[in-house]
Amino acid sequence: MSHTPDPRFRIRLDYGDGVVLGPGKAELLERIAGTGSISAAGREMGMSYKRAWQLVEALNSMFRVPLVLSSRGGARGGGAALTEAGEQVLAAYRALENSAKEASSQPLATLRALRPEASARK
Amino acid sequence: MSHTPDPRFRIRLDYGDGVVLGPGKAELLERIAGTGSISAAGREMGMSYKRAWQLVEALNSMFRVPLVLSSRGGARGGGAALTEAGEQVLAAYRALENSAKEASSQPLATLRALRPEASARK
DNA sequence: CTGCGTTATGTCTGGTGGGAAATATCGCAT
DNA sequence: ATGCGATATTTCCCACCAGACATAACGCAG
Repeated sequence: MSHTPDPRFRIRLDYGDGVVLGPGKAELLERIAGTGSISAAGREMGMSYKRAWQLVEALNSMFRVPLVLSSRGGARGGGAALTEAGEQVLAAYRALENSAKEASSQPLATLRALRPEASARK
Repeated sequence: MSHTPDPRFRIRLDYGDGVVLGPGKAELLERIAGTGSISAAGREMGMSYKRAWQLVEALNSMFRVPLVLSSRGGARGGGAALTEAGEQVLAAYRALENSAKEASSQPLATLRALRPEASARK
């Protein structure tokens, strides 16, 4: 029995100035696409609406075109959806994650041989 | 002239419980190997000795064997050096970075076509 | 046996990031 | 007209973190 189940990969693309695309924003995009709502997506991820909205704002301002379009009012109060660019960015990020993870299996095995994670009890 | 010079890759290996191996700890390991001193390495990276030491402590306790050995007193006051495991972990992380970056060039090109970074002025 | 530079560790404190909550606005349904 | 549910935005507040600072121990050089 190995105690080191699987180190999770976290890849962040860092353009300067705190402009970052990482797992959090990617998942948020995904859940917005799934729920059609910023607040619902945020709730699923256990974050406040404010934070979710701030992330969306960051996402929209870090590209030349917005990734999320939102609307107020209407039958169901409003909602949000990914633009085509949003879907493309999400897909590209996922593809990036996958190929990176695949390519890293060898060095990962080396690390695993070095026995990460002993106990880390506090 | 493209304004998007090069999104920097940041890869973190996340074992649960806040046990994380990322670019910061890797660079610290590298500089400890180079300087033979925790405080000197920390100074080079612009961090306090306390923080550098805390990172070393985290590194040492996240594997079964310590990655950094340190000694107090002596001619030059003391010092620190990487263990063999430390050098292996550092090498494995660097290899992982390299192969991941290489494998990601294609999705990265896709993203670049979507024109990241507009202005983001605050 | 004194001095020095480093490791090792604790305490205090200021800044900041994020949540909670309050408020406004929108557009359709009824 | 009125209500509803979601977006949008501000203000207040507090927990947490990181740095600054203090102190101790260490071991060799001289």
